Amino acid sequence: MTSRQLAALIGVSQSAVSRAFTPGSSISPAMRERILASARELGYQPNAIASMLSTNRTNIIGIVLSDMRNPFYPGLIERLTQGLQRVGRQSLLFNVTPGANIEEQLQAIRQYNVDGVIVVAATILSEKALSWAIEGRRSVLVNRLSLDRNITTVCVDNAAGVSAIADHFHALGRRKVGYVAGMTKTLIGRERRMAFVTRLAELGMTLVGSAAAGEYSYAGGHRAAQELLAEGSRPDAIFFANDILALGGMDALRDVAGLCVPDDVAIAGFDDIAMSAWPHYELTTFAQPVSDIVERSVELICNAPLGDGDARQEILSGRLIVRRSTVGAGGGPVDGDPRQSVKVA
Amino acid sequence: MTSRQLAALIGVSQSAVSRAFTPGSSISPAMRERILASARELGYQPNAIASMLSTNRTNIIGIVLSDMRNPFYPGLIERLTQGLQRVGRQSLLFNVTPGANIEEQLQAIRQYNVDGVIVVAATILSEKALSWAIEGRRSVLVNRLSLDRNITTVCVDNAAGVSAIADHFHALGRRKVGYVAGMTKTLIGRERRMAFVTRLAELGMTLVGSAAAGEYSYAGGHRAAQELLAEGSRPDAIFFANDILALGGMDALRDVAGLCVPDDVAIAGFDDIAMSAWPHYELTTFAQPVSDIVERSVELICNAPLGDGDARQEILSGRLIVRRSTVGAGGGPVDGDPRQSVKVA
DNA sequence: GTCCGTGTTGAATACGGATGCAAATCCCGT
DNA sequence: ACGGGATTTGCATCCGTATTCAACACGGAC
Repeated sequence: MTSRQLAALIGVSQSAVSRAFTPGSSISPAMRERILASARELGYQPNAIASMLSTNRTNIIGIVLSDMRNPFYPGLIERLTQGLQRVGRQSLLFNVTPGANIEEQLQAIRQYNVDGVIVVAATILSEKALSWAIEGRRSVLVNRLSLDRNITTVCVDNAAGVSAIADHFHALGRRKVGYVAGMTKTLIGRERRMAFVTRLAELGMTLVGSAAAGEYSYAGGHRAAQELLAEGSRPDAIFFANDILALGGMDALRDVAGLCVPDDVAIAGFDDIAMSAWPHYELTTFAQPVSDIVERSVELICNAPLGDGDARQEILSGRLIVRRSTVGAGGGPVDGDPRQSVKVA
Repeated sequence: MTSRQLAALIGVSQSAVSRAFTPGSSISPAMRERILASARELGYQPNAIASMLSTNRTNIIGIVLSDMRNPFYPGLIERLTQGLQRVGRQSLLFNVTPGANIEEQLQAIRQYNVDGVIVVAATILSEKALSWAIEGRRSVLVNRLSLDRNITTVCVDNAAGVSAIADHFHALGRRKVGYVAGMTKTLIGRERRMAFVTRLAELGMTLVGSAAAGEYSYAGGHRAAQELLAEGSRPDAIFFANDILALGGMDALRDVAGLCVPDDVAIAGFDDIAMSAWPHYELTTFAQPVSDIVERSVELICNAPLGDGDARQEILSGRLIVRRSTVGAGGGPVDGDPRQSVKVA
């Protein structure tokens, strides 16, 4: 059923039908109501494809992602798509895989004329491939930095987060700290590492060892934690670049190295994924403000101006979640509630 | 840049440009090569929207999902979208949330003219809302059953899976079995429960207790496991309707009830999510054949005939993964490799 | 009654590519 | 050189909606 057919059936023009479905268009309330009623009755719905062709707007936002196995992302994606649906947008998923030709995978972004692109692929994508793909359309990089100041980014305050962890270790009296990185090549990986090391120095603590997992995964953390110990360093606290690494690392430290957490070694992560709260882990971590991230991303992808030079870098504040992986049971500021949270500007 | 502009620039007709990009169309290799070369040079790409309008095909598959928090789904979605991309389709995500009006949320499926719909929302969606949404287009229900024999489904062999678990418990000498359901209202929930109970009876074992979590989540499993014990029953083996329930349940049994797994109680789940292999859990489970599910779903959503009465119900075979949550360390058929796997037809 | 402004309506056309059909070209045999 | 079939090309039209523009209706002011 097309708008023309419906129009013919009820004796109005096709324009009228189109206007009935277009908010703010020039049509009398009576006419609109009559048309909408008939449409409901006869099962007419505007064809979105034709509408896209006319208006050059698709109401589709491309979501580029690469790392669905890090449990932080599914939750983020879910809330992003819901946030977009809430404002009448749909989400077209682009799953970028490392092996194949990235540009070819992103070609569809351009062909499908998506209105905007939200990139949550922290890894993999080169800046070059990225800027080619999003050329000429709105874009938001989530949890990823860019050297290009013309690109809008939404990101937790990494420096504040890792500093909060360092401060927390310091407050606990730990002085010999280890660091486990994920991917050392990404900007965000470097930023976290750099900020952490800087803060350690300010506090007069030593970085007694570090390792790189190479990927953000449980297995990577498991491996890297052992490497860290094999170096000979015996840290009394280890900060993992994110939670999934920390969980793998914690299991390695306990099961393989036979250490006690947090007595022998305190452990902290970053992100606050669901599993970090599980009783076996109770991981102290720096929580990403997922709601804020989603809200700002949706807002920016829909309403940001498209001109040059007005890109924004939004830094959102997270929150330190203290759990037993650093303070143990009963030992420390934890009383009834096993979890304490500190907002960090 | 449009096909007409490109055509004008290189002195051919718009039709020629269109044909150059349409495989199998009537055009000489020389002409095609010339056009494609110029297109590459001048940066022309066909506008997919216009193409959709002409051909009435979008190459977009809608993916309806509701339960991104069960870790089984992110992996499935990821592989589904990749599988679809591999055959030139894109994935439009529809995240159905329980609260709001379902039909309204699914309206976009119809307006966007997706070529097909893959439903991986085991929960929530009523049959009625579903059949309205997918009316007239190809659809595949993944991991979800339907009473309507005209709907194509792709599903692991639930009966074989739960029977394998029951048999495994039996072989271990366990006789007092508990069952923790997820959502009891879903068809798949009922099927698993029924098949499990039936098999127990055949083996002469007793179902000493059962509980329903109400949702497929860690917290639900944690709660339901305690309810099961509070009933007064003391099972020596518990089967959880899926892995995430089992993980929550296992932690509850250990931490809250102080039981030893598997000595006091053996535990098994269903799905084989990544975390089930983690050393703290080592959960015996029935693994879903994710690759097969993806492969069959992609195949069916692309090539299945659209007529009536030729819907298929594909039942794929899974695999029992035996880990320490049932056989313990060293005690049982597990030797060097902590994991043993048994294919189940 | 006339005039003008405001608010509605319909006819016509644009959006960019696909395709049926007719015209043009090619290739080959004679 | 010519005819005939096969292949290639271009023209015209269509897909379904949005939007411009002109036409029209209505109401109030003079």
